[in-house]
Amino acid sequence: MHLSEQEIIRREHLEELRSMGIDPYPAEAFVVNALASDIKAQFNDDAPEQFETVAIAGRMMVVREKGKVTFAELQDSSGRIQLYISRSDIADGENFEMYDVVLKRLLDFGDYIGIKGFVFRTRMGEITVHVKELKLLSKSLRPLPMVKTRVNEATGETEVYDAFTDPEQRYRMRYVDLTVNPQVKAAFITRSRIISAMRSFFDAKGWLEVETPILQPIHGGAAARPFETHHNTLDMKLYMRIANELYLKRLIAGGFDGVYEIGKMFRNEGMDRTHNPEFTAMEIYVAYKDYYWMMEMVEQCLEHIARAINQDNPVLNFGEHEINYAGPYRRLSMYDSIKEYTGVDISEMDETQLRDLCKQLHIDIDNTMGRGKLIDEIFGAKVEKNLIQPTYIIDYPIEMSPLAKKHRSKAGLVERFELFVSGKEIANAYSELNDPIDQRERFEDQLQLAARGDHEAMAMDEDFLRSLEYGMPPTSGLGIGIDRLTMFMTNNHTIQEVLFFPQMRAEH
RNA sequence: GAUCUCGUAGCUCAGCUGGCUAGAGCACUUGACUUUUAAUCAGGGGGUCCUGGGUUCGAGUCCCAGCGGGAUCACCA
Repeated sequence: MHLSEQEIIRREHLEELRSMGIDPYPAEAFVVNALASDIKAQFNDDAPEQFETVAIAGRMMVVREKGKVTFAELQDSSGRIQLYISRSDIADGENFEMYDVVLKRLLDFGDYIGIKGFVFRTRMGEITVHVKELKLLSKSLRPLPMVKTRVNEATGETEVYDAFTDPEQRYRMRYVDLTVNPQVKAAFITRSRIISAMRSFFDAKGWLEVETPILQPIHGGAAARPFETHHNTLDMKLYMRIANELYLKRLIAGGFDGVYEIGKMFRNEGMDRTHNPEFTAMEIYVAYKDYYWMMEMVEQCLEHIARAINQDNPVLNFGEHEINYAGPYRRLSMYDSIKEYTGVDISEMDETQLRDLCKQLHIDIDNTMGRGKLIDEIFGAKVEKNLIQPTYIIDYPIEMSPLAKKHRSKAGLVERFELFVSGKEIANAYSELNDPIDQRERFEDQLQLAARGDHEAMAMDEDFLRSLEYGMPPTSGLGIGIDRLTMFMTNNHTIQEVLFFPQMRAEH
């Protein structure tokens, strides 16, 4: 094992501490009674006795030695607070070893320490803990990146020096990234609060959070290539789920009014800034509802989430845009949206006319594409990127949506919407197809597509059809990509920034 | 999977048309300093220049291959 000079020095410090009788990894708990951020927020110069005996713990991140007194910064889960340590305060009588040897030489930047002391304000105005006791809680054997910040007095902005920025290292060693980059940590905290706000919104409606199989004998509910695996006892091929839609609908058929699941989906496909092989989806199904009802529910839910993470303000920044999550959102049919951005009315066009239009618009197509796919290509090329504020695109061609109910009044379309924000899809919903005979025909159409070589076509799921034959109430269902939603709501532009551990190649 | 691009100290980076012992700041280390805050001051140490070949008197630098990252594209309703 190759060690750098600094790693060797830290291991020597560790041994020296042991030889002094100081356990670098003590077992007993260190009882904490305050957080750095709370002390800073609540300290009152007129009532300093409130923080007469604080006990805090965290990493020692910056050390400024100044003779017989040392200033350090302690970083706990909430942030940083300055420590003031004087030689005589932590001495054992006339024995100054704790200061001269342990603090000045053997403790390193990044070590976990616990301290007890009282809070005061230095003459430079910084709220600081005056240390009376100091204990090593865990030794750090590798030097963290030394990220320094300074407030520019002219602009008032915080400037960062020697930032830890290399994406490869940040993603491979997320623990380091989280330790030294507070803005990274903040995004993950927001992610957790987004999910929590969504869950509490659904729970308040009385809908039930459920879990359905990740290992599935038939991969259904979406069009994507699955990961395959094998169960030894059953000697059976299984797939990691690409979607959970068909299982959740079985539960609606079983009599629940509303069920939802937040969980990982797995798709064996390419990776880029908006795709990771495993990602988190929320799917919800509510009985006796249609897609119009669902649009209102989504507006309320997203506004609730945005307010929950942004001081009750539904307007969030994303790049150069301010996105307003307060409803109602604009509703635009697929055909009208294409008319709006191309000037062409395609509602009466057949496949041949659509092909001509694609050529005219310089959109790449191939011969396998049917009418629905051609419309989707036009939409993707000409419309999608313009949908900045939350916008519902509604009423899709039937060929693209084998699980959605036929439109109640528009032939050839289904009752489906997708929600777009900042030019990207973040939600997809239907009035669910509950007619088992229609559903069987749709599956059969998919089988024909598969026979023609479409590897994205859905497989026949006889057990799902059986559940519809027993009867499923009219239902509306919705899926939301949690990772993408988090990207938009935390102003991050790659999925890697909202996944703790994005997929990467093996390191060696 | 394709194309472009990057890989130098713990971190952030410089290193010219190939040419002295590969550099800087921070970090580390030794010393000074009892209210500092990118602390300061004086000294010192630290390198698989991603890996493997090749060209050359000489390669961090040029060429080839590989590994890893990023970007764009393809794929992903």
